[in-house]
Amino acid sequence: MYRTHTCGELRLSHTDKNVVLSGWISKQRDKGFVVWIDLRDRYGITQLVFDEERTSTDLLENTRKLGRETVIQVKGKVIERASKNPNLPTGDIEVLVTELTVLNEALLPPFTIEDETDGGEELRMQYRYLDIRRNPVKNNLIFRHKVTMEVRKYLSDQGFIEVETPYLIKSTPEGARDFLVPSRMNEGQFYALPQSPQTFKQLLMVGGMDKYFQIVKCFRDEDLRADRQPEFTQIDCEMAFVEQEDVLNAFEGLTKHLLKEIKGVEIESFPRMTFDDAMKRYGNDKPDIRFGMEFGELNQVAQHKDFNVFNSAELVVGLSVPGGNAFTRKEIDNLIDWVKRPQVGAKGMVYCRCNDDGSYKSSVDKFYDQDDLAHWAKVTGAETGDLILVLSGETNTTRSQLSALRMELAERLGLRKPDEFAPLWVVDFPLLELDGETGHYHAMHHPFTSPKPGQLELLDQDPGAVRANAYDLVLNGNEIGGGSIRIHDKETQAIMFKHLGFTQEEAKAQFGFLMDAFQYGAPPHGGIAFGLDRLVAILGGQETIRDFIAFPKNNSGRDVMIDAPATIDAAQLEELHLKLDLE
RNA sequence: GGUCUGGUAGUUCAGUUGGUUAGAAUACCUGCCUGUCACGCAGGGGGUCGCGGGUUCGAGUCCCGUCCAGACCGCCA
Repeated sequence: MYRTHTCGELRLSHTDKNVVLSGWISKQRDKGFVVWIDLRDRYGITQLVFDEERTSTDLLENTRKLGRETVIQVKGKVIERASKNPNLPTGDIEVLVTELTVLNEALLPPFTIEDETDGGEELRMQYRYLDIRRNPVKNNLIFRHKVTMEVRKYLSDQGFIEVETPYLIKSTPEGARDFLVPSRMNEGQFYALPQSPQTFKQLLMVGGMDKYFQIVKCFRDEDLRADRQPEFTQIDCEMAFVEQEDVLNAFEGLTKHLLKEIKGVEIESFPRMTFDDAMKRYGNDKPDIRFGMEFGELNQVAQHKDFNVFNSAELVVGLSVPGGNAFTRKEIDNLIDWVKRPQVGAKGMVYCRCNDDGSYKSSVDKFYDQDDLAHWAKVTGAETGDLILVLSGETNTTRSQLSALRMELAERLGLRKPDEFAPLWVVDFPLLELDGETGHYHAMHHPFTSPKPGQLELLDQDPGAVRANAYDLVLNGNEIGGGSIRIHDKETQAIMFKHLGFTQEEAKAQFGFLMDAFQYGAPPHGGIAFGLDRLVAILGGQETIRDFIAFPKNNSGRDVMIDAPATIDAAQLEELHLKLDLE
């Protein structure tokens, strides 16, 4: 038997018990007459003691030589400590060791296995198995497990059935790039890994499965971010015989359950906002509503006053920074430089201080008097002591620039509190989105999303104006879920494909199986998918998902631990009938 | 594909205007230490300054190229 107890278990009540413990040497403190070892496992740390009086000389001397991270097993007796450590759950006791076995020696790890490690990101990824021994990563993985279990429990209790769908499927041109897998048995043909189980869950609805969910890996061959990995996990859900309202209620229920069980946060009901409203008020379809700084549109009050920059702009829009009048000139200039960076791309920024005496001081005093500026303050909700920042230009561009500024300011002002949770439904998304490069419309959500009732006719006249039965769940400024009511009849689906630029033949070749299925009694249905990695990270108070994934990829999509992707040998290529044509 | 930041001891970093033998902390090794728990004390070893080229009497430092890492933009139905 390797152990009778774990390293996090023993208390004063175990005093005088003979125990066997196994674990890693976390730290050794050699005081000469006495040696202590912190023995660590998943459950905690227990102090082992060896001393000149009570330990044999051989054992004491051999123990001194053991290095960090050696795996050992010890037998001994639980004793009360002479000096206790209140910072440790096991701090009242220690184990007086009588027998020690080295189970496996260990090389010196390249970084310290501590909460505040000295290891950098790259090194930690390369030795991820050592990183996982550290509390922050270990606890994140346990946290993820808890969230996952709660999801399964809740959805199962609500009558959802978890069904697995295939990973080797067919490539589709719409949406993200596919990861491709060559087929050995079908020369020259490829599987694709699913970007989501979308069509399969719809077919499960046709199959009468009614309420489906799956915690499932999805794959997208696109560039990575702190919150984006090429393989990621979705909580994928679909329901039949539902309207949008039913789906929102069902998954508001799930989210509330998680917030309550995991974070102890109770939220009565989630606010809802239309896409148009979100863009107008926050310049963003996933606004963080933990803080204010809503946009105020200033066209009415700032145009036609001889300031040509504003007069020629499609949109003049500002926001009020709470307490921003305390910013120095240098800090404001720094913000102006920030919005002028290529990533944001503003040409300039106008500011207006709201002084304590009720007066205003702007960077455009030449064009605007105190009354004008008072109007600005009213529209942006600025009060004494605030700072109004104003951008102008083409509507969508300017909104997204001001939105970036709003998030940056909130970050700098500490308004994005990780222990505060503000969920929000964003609804009534546009059905189609104009692609700036090709000039074609493509589906904003996906091509199976249904338009709002009665708007099908609009598709011909003004495609961009058509709204969809599509919705996102936003949590603290992050999109954590998105879904829609789907099209469930062949005719509507055919019209959609036509508007997305598919010929009939292409539509049949790509999605014939789905349209065929719709002819055999497809029920009305809709669903949603949550990004589990993001959800877990945000519940854990972070926005980087990497440390909630056991073995993540780096920025370039590489696994630096196993060194993947890698080349394959010629025989494998030949078997797959593939030839490389490298530069 | 692009923008920005970084790459110096095992590790995390400092390194001024280009100027003697490249430093600190930590980790590691040796010795000491009668209750440590970030133990303490004394001593020691440890460097292809990412790589290649250039400027210069002289380059960790300046210039060009390149590789790697991270954040972001594009992209992510």
